Amino acid sequence: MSLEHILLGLLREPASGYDLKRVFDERISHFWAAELSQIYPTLGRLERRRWVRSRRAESKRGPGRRIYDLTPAGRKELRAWLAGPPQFGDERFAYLGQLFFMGELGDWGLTLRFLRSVREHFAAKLAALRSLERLWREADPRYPDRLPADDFHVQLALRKGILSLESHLTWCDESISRAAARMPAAARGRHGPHAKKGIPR
Amino acid sequence: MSLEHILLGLLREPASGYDLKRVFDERISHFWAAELSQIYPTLGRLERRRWVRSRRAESKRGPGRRIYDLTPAGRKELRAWLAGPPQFGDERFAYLGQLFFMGELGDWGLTLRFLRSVREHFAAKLAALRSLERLWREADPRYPDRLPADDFHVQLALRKGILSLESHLTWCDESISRAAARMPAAARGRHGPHAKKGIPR
DNA sequence: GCGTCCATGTAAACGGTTACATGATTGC
DNA sequence: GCAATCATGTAACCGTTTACATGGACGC
Repeated sequence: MSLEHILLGLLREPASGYDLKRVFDERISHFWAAELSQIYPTLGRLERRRWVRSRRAESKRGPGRRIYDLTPAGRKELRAWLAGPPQFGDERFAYLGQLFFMGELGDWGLTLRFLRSVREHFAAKLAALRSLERLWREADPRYPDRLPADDFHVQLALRKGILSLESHLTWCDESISRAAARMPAAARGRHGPHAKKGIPR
Repeated sequence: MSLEHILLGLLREPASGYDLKRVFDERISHFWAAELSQIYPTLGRLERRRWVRSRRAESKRGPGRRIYDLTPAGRKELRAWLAGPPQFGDERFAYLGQLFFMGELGDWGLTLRFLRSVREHFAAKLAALRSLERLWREADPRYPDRLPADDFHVQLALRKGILSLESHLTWCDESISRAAARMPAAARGRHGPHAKKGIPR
């Protein structure tokens, strides 16, 4: 299971479940998402298998924390996963399913609004990744090609996220202008890409 | 649920569960995969909700077939889904998780083999989509921008798959050469991108 | 006093995969 | 005779999501 192995990777540095959730959201979420309600029981399972161990710690604020870290057996398991073949899962994109059938509605304006909203979604994600990259680049003059091996690999994964999202946006832009060109001329002013607000015809 | 709505979309043309599985594999799988063991019970559920209905039919070969098609209520439900906001799910890529932590192994040769195997995987998928596109282009002179609205939307989704995979390959190639450049010079002949076969040193 | 953040978890439901079960027909 | 294809389904399991539950500390 991938979540288990990602947790093992992160737990090379000791952390609590709550800490791990923050790391997921900040640095991992572009290729793997996880909720706390999944992280906690998974940590329990890893501990029962002796891949991680935990100790109690106090917290500045709020309830006590449980700090986990990797055991030698856990590190062995992590390395076996890393040395194994790449794992591919089926990719599922519901919005492409919607687009696939959208001809059913026969409404180019709706298709355009749909594509613009898809574009916005990806643009926001791209902005987040780019700002992550910018911060890193500014903080470390070795970025990207003279980073230590560990960080270099992290950077490759980040770069993948950025390139992918750029390609998503390219497709959105291309699709928006091609769909706009298909719209009946009479409707262009209402929904087209260069709609002029407040000029009724 | 997206699978339900994709089935509704496909069932604008009558089909059996078995037929639908073939369509998934041939034309849908680049954005949504489905197994027969999931399709059959889902069709049952759609029928109980009166979104599709079925009749028995005989088959040339093998057991009798059950042919489903869309009811007016099903079409209404499909249209509501299509007119709604785009649905985004979290994307999960286990192989990026592996790469993210691969510095742990400290073995550039392994990273390179890993990336090459990722590249092969995507290259095969891209070849399949490109051949799908080629067949379509050859069969219909209206491809891609003068296709009927229905097909035009299908084509947009296909184009997304192709652009995405092209960007995956770009990233693989870029990453392979950047990782190769990081490999100690002594090891380049063994695992590097220009390894010369059969010339031991 | 109220909302947010810190911090841990449990329970039920959901969507999907893997394995199993059955049996006829066609092509090698 | 054997494998592949046609065709339908069930059962057990797995991983993830959503909702629920609790409660202290800090800032406004």
